[in-house]
Amino acid sequence: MQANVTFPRFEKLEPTLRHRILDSALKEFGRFGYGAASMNRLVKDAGISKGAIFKYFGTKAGLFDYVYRSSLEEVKEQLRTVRDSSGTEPFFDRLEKVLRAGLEFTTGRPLSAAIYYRVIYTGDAPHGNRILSEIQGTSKRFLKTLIEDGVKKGELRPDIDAERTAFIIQSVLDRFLQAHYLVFMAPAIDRPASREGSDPPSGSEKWIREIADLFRNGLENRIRSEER
Amino acid sequence: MQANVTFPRFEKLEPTLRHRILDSALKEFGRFGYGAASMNRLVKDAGISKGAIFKYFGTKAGLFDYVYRSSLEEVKEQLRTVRDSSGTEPFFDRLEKVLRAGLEFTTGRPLSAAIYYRVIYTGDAPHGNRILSEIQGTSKRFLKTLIEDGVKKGELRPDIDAERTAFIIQSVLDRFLQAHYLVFMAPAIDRPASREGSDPPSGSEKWIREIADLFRNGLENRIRSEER
DNA sequence: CCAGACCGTGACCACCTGGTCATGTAATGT
DNA sequence: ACATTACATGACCAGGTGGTCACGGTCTGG
Repeated sequence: MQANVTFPRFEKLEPTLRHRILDSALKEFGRFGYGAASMNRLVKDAGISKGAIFKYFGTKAGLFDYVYRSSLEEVKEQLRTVRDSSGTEPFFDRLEKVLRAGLEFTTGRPLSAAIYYRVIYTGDAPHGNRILSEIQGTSKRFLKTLIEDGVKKGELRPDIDAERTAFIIQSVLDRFLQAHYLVFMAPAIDRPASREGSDPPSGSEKWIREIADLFRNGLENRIRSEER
Repeated sequence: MQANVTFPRFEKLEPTLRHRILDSALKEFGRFGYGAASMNRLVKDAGISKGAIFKYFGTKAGLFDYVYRSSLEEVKEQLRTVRDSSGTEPFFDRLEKVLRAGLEFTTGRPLSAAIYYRVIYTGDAPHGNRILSEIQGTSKRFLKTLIEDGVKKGELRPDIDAERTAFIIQSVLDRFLQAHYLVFMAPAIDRPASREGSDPPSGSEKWIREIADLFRNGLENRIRSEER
């Protein structure tokens, strides 16, 4: 929980330039991860001098911190919006909305999504799994309150463990979005995603329904045996 | 699917040495990912000369290929064993067994697990998402047959989509194992996993039961409303 | 019209990277 | 005993890394 350092030099820049730099940084870190990202490539892509970026952020780690932080903030806001704009609706509708919001995020801001998933899945970052924990903690807390609301309202089984259930839903959510993002994106780099695993591209809406349905009803065939 | 290259020079080595090298490689790639891994560090850790490793594997990518392949093979075998040794049991028992087998894998072979999850979640590898697809394809096919068996036997709802359901279960499985592995392992590197998100350490058995239960029964409270 | 503050620039630094190969050493064959 | 083969070694290479800083241009205020 270190003090939330800011970078005044950078923030004073002309917005156009600022966005160009941020985009390049997102792209670089998203594509290569923290360790293998190259500051040289980055500044070339952004069209600024090498000295400049170090003046702005001091350090590769500093830049990364800023970049990752801004992505996290976007995610958080997306989630907050969904939660607050659906407070009274039934749990499974809210769940669907969360899924849809996530999809919008990955397609609307692919660069932010890229780095977000990088960090989520590797902790390849200056402060490794601290950041990772922070991210996952936020998202899990969010789902947990959704679930607890659902239990309170009597929509969900009262015997479930909110914490664990949140973890499970989170797994699916993250992975679903990652997979969607991978086939939707995956530009240039390597081949055009050779169509083997990880493919929920077509009919996202159907996917969303099916996921929500699974969480609602489970897999067991209850037609023949009401009791076991 | 390129020819499965072998490395005769390496395979001729004394088994003790061979294992030491393989372990060092797993450690290095697992900790840093392909891009940021250092051959210098690796050979120092393995206690061999730099020339030697290039004689054995030709290339960093070559070594990685070998290493990743051997991990994948371990996973596959683990899965195959479970599948074949539980052919007649009910679906949800088999699912639990898969979860348990996964846990055994991460705790028993943490180094292999590390690199396996690295690749799964980033595709940070010489041939990027080709490998990724291959890995996920294998695991998904495996779950899919499990599900189809369950449907045939009438245990599972006949209206579910095996493909998609496999994907969902796989998400949870992967993530559950990764999380478990992260807190169980996480040695030296960074701090001792600051206890925020991602924490299914205690009572793994309870976790397994809960996951299987969720997939069986879903979340909806069916006590008051049989129909909706 | 100049003085001074500001700030982007890119040559430069020490260090590290994946990879090579002449050299030394040990084992083998005869 | 010697010749030959096999192989491990680590100094060395070109190129890239994150990071620095003397320089020079541009804008400001007086």
